[in-house]
Parts: sequence; structure tokens; C-alpha cells
Amino acid sequence: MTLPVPPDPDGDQSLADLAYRRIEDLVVTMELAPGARVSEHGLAERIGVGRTPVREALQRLAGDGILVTRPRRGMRVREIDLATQLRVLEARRALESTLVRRAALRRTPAQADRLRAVAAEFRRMRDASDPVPALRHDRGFVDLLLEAAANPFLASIIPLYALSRRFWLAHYARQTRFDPGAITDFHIRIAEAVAAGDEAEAGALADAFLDHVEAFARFVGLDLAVPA
Amino acid sequence: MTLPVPPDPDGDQSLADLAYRRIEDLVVTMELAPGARVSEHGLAERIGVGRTPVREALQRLAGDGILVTRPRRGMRVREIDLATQLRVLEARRALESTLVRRAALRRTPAQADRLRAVAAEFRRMRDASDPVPALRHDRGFVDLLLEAAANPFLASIIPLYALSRRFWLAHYARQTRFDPGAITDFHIRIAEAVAAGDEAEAGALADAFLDHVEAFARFVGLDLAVPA
DNA sequence: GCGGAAAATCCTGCATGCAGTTCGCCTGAT
DNA sequence: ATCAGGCGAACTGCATGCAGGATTTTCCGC
Repeated sequence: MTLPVPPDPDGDQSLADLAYRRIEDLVVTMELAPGARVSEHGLAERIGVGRTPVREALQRLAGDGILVTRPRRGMRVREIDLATQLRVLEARRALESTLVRRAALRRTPAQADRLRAVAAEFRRMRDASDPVPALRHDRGFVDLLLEAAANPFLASIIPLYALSRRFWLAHYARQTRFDPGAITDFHIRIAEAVAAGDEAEAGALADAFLDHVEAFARFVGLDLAVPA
Repeated sequence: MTLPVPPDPDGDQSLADLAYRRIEDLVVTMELAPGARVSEHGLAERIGVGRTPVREALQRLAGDGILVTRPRRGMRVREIDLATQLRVLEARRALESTLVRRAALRRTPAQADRLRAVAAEFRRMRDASDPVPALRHDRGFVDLLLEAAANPFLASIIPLYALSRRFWLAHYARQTRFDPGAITDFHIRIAEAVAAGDEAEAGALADAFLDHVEAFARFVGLDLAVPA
């Protein structure tokens, strides 16, 4: 992703922003399957806007690595594989510790309140059977962290989360070793540490979270070597 | 920036890519001054392409934070100020150590050769009076590091370098405490450490480099509080 | 001469048309 | 049945037209 769109006074986003969020969601939920071809015209019809805003959204998504493009040959949804996921996590490791530490350092009281509300909402979702609502809520959590960190140049972590959520969604059901609730627990604890302004704790939790996520990726990734 | 464009077999880039590089260069060299308004039509005429590729380039540049956009009200070249620069360096700190370490770890022999050639070229430029060629060469250096690191998800560091180069260009001439050659020396040493595959050394140099750059920013940034 | 309203200009956001290329399918030969 | 070749459909990349809104200029009252 890119720098967040400036606060919109009117509450109306551009159609391109709408298309971005809509397509990102389609990819993360795999309603658009990994490897699927995406066409400007097709998505324009599906979303109900013209080709231009869809094209702009697609280019941003390609820049984020969520779609892959071969010039002149169209775009596809990025495939899911362990090697790519490890690269995503490598980049997340670089950014995530800084993100949560700065968020803990700089969050305003109002942001702390919102973080606690987010944590409470995660608790409510803790044991839901359908994980998709929690995933969508997670996206808002990251937006909030980024806002609290007060550094828009860290925004490139956002699409990395999108790819991570998709990876998890694609694999969590096929194994029992990693409890989905554990992920949610990390989110809760990180949200609360940041809300409390505990920089060291937030950073340590982020590191531990990434260890957990990477272990999950490597564990389920064993399957990825052999054809499903 | 965004993920690099896939290798183009024909050597011809899209007009949007051309526009991106051209405008980035205009901004870094401040031929487009900080705070200047940029319009699609004006740049389209200046570059000699239509509005569409220019618009695509502008949106990428805005996503990179090189331009700032107020929706419906047009885009401006980002102003230069210390607070923003410190945020840029914060993000660079998060990414840069990982970038050079992984590049040292994964560079191919051919990439090592190219890195040594880059270092030699930096040596040649070491004491040139005009710094702009060195800046342009620096951009190629970062592209090469990114290629060697074999992780396209680290590409978001590229626009951070662009902003850093502009900051340096805007201020280096107004002081004598920081020798421009010192920057070049860091580049040379980092290139050679990465070429040699010395991960620890490359990482240490990157950290030291950032300390140096941040000290420079804070030093010249004292001026920024008072009107020039 | 100055402040403020109205008009003209400029600009963005979006839709759409067009050209050139790529892809997929169909046909036919082996 | 398999594969090569060719044709048609579809798609991308780009230019351009249009509408709504913002900005600047102009003009009028004071």
C-alpha cells in the first residue's frame, strides 16, 4: 500500500479508493482465487464503476505485491507459496517492531481509547467460527496503529498484512497445531500494550507474534512443496 | 515506490514508468520546488505524453509520499522539513539494515561484480563538484541492492531514498561540518561489504550511515525552525 | 484605492474510444 | 488423438472528452 489518503472531510472516498478496498478484500478472502486472472473490465462491472478507477486500484495493488503483472499481459492474483510468505514476513519483521513501538510512544489518549475498544472487539470475536470478520477487523487495527505511530512512511506494511491474512486464511483450517485464537490473543495483547504506552512490551509482543506467524507458515508450508 | 516493474524483455517501459522516473528526478533535483503545485496537464506537456500516464505516475508518487495530495485540490511537491525527514529516517532504519544484510546474504556472483563496479564509479565521483550525477548513480545502487536482496517487499525503501537525497541536496551546500564525500564513502563501503557477502559489516555500516545522515538532518534542521 | 461578489479559467476524477497486442479457440493436417 | 497455424475475441495502454468543483481574475460598489 501507499500513504493513506488524507482525512476526507466529507466522508466520501474516490471510486479508486473504493475499488482498492473492495478488490483487496476479494483477494484476501480468496473470492478472487490465487493465480486468477483479473481484468479491468470484469472488475469494473463487478464493482459498478468505470475502468479508470479500477485500473488505478489495480496498479496500486500490483505495486503492493498483492497482484502480479506481466506488462501487456494482464494481472493475476499473487499465488500463495511459502517462499513468498517468508519474504513477506522478512519485510514485516523490518517494519512491525518500529510500528508498534512508535505507536506506543506517540498514541494520543483518544487513540489509546480506540485501541482498547479494538482489543475488546477482538475478545468478543475470540472464538467465533467464521474468521473473516476478525480479519476485517484486523485491518482496521493496523490502520489505527499506523495512525498512532504518526509516521505515514511505515504504511507499506499494510499490504504485507493483507498477504499474511490471506496466507493464514488459506491454511489455518488444514491443521490443528496452531490455534486461531492464539493470533487473536496476540492482537489483543499488542493493542493493550500500545494503548498502555508500554513500548518495550509492545515491541516484544510484535517479535513474538512474528515468530509465531513464521512458525505457522513453515509448518503449513511443508504441504506447499507437494502438490495439494 | 512500489514493487519494481518486471523485467521488460524489449527494453521499452511504459510511458507511466517513464513519467515516474522523470518526475521523481525533477522533484529530487528540486527543478520542481518543494511546495510547488503540479498539474497533470502541465507535466504531460513537459514530458510529452498524455495525461493518463502522468496521472498514474503522480498517484504512485503521492503514494510514496514524494507528492502530497489534498483530494480534489490537486497535488504539491512535499515540503522539506526536519520533522518529516526524521520520519523518513525512522522508516529507513526499519528497512535498511534488513535490506543490506539480505543483499549481502543473497547476492549472486554477477551482482557482486556489479556492486564492485558501482563502488568504483562512486570512487570516481568522490570529489566531483556537482553532486547530482552521484545522486542519480545512487538510485541505481539502491535498485541493485534491492535486486540482490531478492525481496521485492522491501521496495518501499526506494522513495525514502529519494526524499533523503533531496533533503541532502537542499542543505549540504549551506554547511561545512558534514563533508559530502563522507556520504559517498559510506556508499562505497556498503557496496563493497555487500559484494563481499559480509552481512555483519554491511549491517553495521548501514546503521552507522543512518546515524550520520540523522546527525546531518538534525544539524541543518536547526535552520529549518527559523524562516530561511 | 479597496473589499467583496460574480464570472471565467483551470483542474481533477471519471468514462470512454481507439490501436496494437495477446490469448484462446477452431480448423485441418499428420 | 496430437499438434501447428490462423482467425476472432478480449485486453491493456493511452488519449481525450466531459462534468463538477476549486481557484483566480475581474468588476462593481463604496
